[in-house]
Amino acid sequence: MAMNEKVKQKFIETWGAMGSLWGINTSVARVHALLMVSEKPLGLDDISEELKISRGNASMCLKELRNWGVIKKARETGDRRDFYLSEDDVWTMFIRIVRERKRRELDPAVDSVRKVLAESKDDGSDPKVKARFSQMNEMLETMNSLAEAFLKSDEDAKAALSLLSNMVKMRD
Amino acid sequence: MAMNEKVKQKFIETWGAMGSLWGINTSVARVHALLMVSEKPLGLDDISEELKISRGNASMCLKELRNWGVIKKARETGDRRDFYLSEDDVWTMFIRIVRERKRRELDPAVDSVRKVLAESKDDGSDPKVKARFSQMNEMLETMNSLAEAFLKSDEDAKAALSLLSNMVKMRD
DNA sequence: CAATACTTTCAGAATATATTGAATATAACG
DNA sequence: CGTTATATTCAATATATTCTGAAAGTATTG
Repeated sequence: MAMNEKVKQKFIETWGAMGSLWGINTSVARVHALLMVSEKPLGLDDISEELKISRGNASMCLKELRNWGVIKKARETGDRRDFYLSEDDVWTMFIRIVRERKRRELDPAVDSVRKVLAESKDDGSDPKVKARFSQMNEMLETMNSLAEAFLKSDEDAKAALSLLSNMVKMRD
Repeated sequence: MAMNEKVKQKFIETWGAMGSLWGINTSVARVHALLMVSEKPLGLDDISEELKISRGNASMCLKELRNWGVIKKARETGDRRDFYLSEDDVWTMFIRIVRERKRRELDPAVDSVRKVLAESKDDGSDPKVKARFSQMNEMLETMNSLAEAFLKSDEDAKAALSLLSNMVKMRD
């Protein structure tokens, strides 16, 4: 019991710290971790109590996790409360997180550089600056195509990852 | 002239915003952008003036960029000041940024999960929690191997990226 | 459709991160 | 080796992010 709690706690804090390194709010990551190791679906109060965060904060974290697509709502008959479950497959989870990060981090950058490049096309501005923009654009477009191909579906992504992983293992 | 300045400014602010999305300090990214489009090496004062940031801050930003390995120091004879130049190849730059992010974001996570997993090996704690830890560990180790294989050298990484990129282009 | 049981929102407070600039360190020069 | 020119550090301050909790919103029940 005590041991269970200790390792569970460690899992939650480890995942929280990882989230923080990855630009994900620590509370969001802790809520996610709690749901990942929970035997049964948890409600807002369970989460708020267990992690010692306000109900308001817990609600925001759940909203965020729903946006990431890594948790599921599960209502029980005769109960008005919402309960939440974590997506079960770690790889699916990983891919969804990468997909959401692409949407937040790469897409706006691609858009922004595309736009400035188009605007400055024939305006006689410094060739070095234009060349830089053009290189940036090419790089971002390449990364974008790669990411889109890889992330097309959860299944494709899992297959690609497994293939790459085996290629790497093989070489050793 | 005015046009040059405008597009240059836009490049700097675009790169700054991208950096911010990617968890890189905005000032660091702006200094990097300025060096990328500069015709000649720039000193601390040039940077501080042009970007309207303090000399102290500029110094910290340059230190950070040196850590990322994306700028070079270039001293001129008869001048005590340090001047800086940006790495010229966008792909090399990209790969170095990814390498540094791996070091900061993935490596500590891998370490941390490895450690807790080893500690809880035979302690009779909740199997579901242990299973989660084990899955996390497997995923992180896989990503780590992939990243290490990919990032081994700038050249290998560029080759792999080019290969992948062509594979994706081919399919369309 | 009013009462109830919950969830969400959001202004203000708490916390964390980034920036400044004066003090300190370092290195080149004569 | 002292002087000078420059770079770096870091305590104080400014800014941005996260969290709280009470108020507003939404669904379900009888």
